[in-house]
Amino acid sequence: MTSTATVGPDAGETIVDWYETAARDLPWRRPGVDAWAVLVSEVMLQQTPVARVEPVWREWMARWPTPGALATVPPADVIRAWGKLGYPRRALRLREAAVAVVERHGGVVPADVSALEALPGVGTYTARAVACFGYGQPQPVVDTNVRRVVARLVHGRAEAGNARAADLADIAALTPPDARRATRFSVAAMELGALVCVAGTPRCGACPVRDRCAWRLAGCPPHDGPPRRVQKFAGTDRQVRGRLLDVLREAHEPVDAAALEAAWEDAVQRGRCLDSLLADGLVEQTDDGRFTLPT
DNA sequence: CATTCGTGGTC
DNA sequence: TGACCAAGAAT
Repeated sequence: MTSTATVGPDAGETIVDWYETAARDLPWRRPGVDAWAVLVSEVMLQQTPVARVEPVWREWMARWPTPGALATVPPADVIRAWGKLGYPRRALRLREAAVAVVERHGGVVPADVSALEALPGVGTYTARAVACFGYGQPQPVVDTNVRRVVARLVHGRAEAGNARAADLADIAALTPPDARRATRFSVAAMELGALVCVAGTPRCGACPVRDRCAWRLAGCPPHDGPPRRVQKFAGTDRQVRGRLLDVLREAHEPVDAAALEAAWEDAVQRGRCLDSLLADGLVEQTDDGRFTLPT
């Protein structure tokens, strides 16, 4: 027997070395950036490209440099400052997380993964990202980029499936044993997926572990499973909600129902979406029946 | 476990 | 032009 080319921690070491030379200089990765700043960046980055997050993150950190600063701000200010990043419930939850940090943790973002996961808007990924990037803990961090890297490098598949509990074990098997390197590896694996092992056409020529990649060794087989269907947007409630909120972000005093009619023709869908925005706490109704961002 | 939740850039 | 996609969480 010659060798069973099982991909292991040596691949992780190689990816860390690659990261040291290839990493982007992102503002939330700079030295001195605290866990609060990391938390804000991570929530903004949920399903949102880096280029769009950068300017908004800078503005937020200047305005609200601590959880305590954000916790006292009315939701309307937070929703407006969120701008058009999308999924504005994230803005609301981030503010609620700030309140929780003040109430439960004395204004200091907790370093414990369980305590982080208990914060509004913070799930498995974000909790570990804050513990790892914000506090330097050697936590496994699995996002969509990492799942794609593991799918190809380890499992020889073109695409990652849905997130599973086993993802954490998969990435742990690649992680360098040294704690400092393990911490670096968590960012490095994400960066590899973001820059090289991308969803579209991967740049295998630039990949530091291309000679060990199970997918390449198998001849880059195409994705076999059912094609994951892309989300529609035009005509959906998401678009309508976006339109309605857009009107309210621009208006600096409550608007009447007539002003919202311009946002979307279909009265049934418009009404349903307005109700859902009210239910989400993204919109508030005044005593005289007009609508506004929550004060 | 599948859906829902924004927005805009890219190929 | 339009499908595809971008550091997920909540339900």
